Amino acid sequence: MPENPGIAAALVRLSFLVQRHYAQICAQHDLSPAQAELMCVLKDQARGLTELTRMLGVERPGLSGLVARIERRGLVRRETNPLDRRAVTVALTGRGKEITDDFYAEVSGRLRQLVAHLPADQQEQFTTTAFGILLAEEVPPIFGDAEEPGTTS
Amino acid sequence: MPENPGIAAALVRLSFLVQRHYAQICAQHDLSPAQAELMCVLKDQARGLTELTRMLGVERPGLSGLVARIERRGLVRRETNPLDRRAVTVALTGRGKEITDDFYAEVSGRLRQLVAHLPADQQEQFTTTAFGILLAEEVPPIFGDAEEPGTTS
DNA sequence: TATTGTTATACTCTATAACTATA
DNA sequence: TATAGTTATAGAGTATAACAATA
Repeated sequence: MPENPGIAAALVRLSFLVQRHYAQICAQHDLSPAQAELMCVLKDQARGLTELTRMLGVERPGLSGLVARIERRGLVRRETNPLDRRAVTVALTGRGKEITDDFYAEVSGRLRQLVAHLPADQQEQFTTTAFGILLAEEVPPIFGDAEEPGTTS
Repeated sequence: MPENPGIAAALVRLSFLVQRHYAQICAQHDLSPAQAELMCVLKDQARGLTELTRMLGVERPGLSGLVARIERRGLVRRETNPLDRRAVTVALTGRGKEITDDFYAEVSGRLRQLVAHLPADQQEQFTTTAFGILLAEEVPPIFGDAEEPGTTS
């Protein structure tokens, strides 16, 4: 029987655990999880609003408000496209970039600590399996490079 | 070097992926993620409010409102303890139990589908690693049995 | 007309502070 | 006094519906 009864509980609990750490680091940086997610998506490139609704999985009005709130804090900037004056692009400001880099590094460090007690080969196997799931689901690069895990270089 | 650069991104993205599926199934059952989480915790036993704040990681006032909203919908019931008249216990009603069982089964099924394309031994290895992380972090049984994964019976 | 965004509205979630009741 | 909960308040997140501007 290919059914694995424990894997669902493992996935759910692990996701809540990661979200809890994520949220805690957000709070330390005075960011909400949604704000942090947006900023991590913008970390390496500016994005259009429509593109962001797809990547973040939120509706337009929600994104509109989300951007407005961090724009008000000077962490993000709206840019208009002269070619299509309806379109809006969002980019991090200098200060937004700093905060995002800090946040990103801290989350990465915390999660690596989380698995630090596991043998290296088990970590690698786990990462490979996780990316196997993510690739099949076409999960957007919400966090980390768009590149693949194999790039351990 | 024991550093695994991809594992943090894997954990974050995977957690968002699971949360997305979880939230979608919540919506199908007309539940918010927080409500569903509470109900899954109550699935097999009633719990005290203080205990629930620890398990769910929320403050008392938040839990108070959360319970009030699903109580109003008849899915949950408050019970008082005659021995300590300050204490309150929360339990699922019959209808709450039905909905929770449905929800639980659907989430389990969906997540098993998510990994169905992976070979069985890779699924098992993944589950083992995940529980290794969860045990080390003492994550409460938010979803699934309090028992261990080895119980594949 | 179709698309891009924003505004209006309503509800849930969640934190802090202040309060009530019981121990 | 200390503990268990609730109420008050405020802000964030997010959905739907209605609107404005541009294509």
